[in-house]
Amino acid sequence: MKLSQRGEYAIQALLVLGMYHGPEVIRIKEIANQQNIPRRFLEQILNDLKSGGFVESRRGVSGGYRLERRPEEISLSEIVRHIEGPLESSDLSKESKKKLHLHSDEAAKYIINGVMHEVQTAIVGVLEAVTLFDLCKKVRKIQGQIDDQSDYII
Amino acid sequence: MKLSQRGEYAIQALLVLGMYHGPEVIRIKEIANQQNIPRRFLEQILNDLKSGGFVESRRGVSGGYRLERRPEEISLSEIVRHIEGPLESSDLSKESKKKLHLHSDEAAKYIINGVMHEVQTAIVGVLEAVTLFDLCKKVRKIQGQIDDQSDYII
DNA sequence: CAATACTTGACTAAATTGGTCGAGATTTTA
DNA sequence: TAAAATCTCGACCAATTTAGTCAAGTATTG
Repeated sequence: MKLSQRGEYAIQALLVLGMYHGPEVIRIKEIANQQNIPRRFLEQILNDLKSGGFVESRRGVSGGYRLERRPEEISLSEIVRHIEGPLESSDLSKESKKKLHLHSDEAAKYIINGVMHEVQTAIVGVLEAVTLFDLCKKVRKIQGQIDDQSDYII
Repeated sequence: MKLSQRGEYAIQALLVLGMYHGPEVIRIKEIANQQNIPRRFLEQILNDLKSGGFVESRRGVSGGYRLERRPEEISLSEIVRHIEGPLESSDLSKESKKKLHLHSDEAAKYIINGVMHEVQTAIVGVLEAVTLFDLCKKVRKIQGQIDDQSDYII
């Protein structure tokens, strides 16, 4: 599975909002600059994230965006699901039609679907377990390392 | 992760060849009919599978395709990798550049990449463990059920 | 040599992806 | 209250990918 550019940008943006999470709002321009994301494209994405209930916005001169929920309550699976579409497609084996009257192409599709469903479950398993907060922690950690170095250099 | 149509057709075709695996060859037309795959498109796919070393072909009047390797030696991960492209993208954390000199957008990308790499590992884990032979077994099983029923009906 | 089947490569229509843009609505502040 | 900054909404667009189609050719068999 590969993340689309859109998906990666979305997570990057949320990561920024997560890092500076608080009552204050952050301008789209800052996010775009810091993460090197095309501004106009980011507008679209943040709008999408807003309609998904991930961020809220304030208009006007001192406007911007902030997280609508706390970073530890936002899992990657939710983000990816919202931005890239459903992570799991229908599981035929659970669709009551239960293995009856299958032509051989249907049988093949049915079996393949079963495996792909296992794959999807595995994907969700990983993404479900990671929150935005976890990502923020990791970023702080590697940025902390850089700070330690600068201390030495100075 | 969703399989492309091309990918699903490829597995369906290999599944047919797996079911009838032997020294004999199967005509493209039969596979296309049985699995309801556009004939011309299937030609393309089988050609691709041939160049990937999954199937071999015989030309001429009694020509067709057969598996080049035994069904139990072909894992789904190989098939999907060949037909849909690489399952795992480069893992930045192993690219020696080791967390040094990261701008904040690079830091974010780096962290996201790490999680996505976990996801990819999970995907490969599932696909690696399933062989074409496993799929054939499952198809036989559900087709066996149908046969049992016909016995009752007759 | 005629019929059948794979081979190769070019072609195409439709969907998806990765953006861009203009005009408007809101809010702050001078 | 008007200017300036910022989000909002929907249309638009180019490049790529996906899902096929097609024609002309090569090989094999009866």
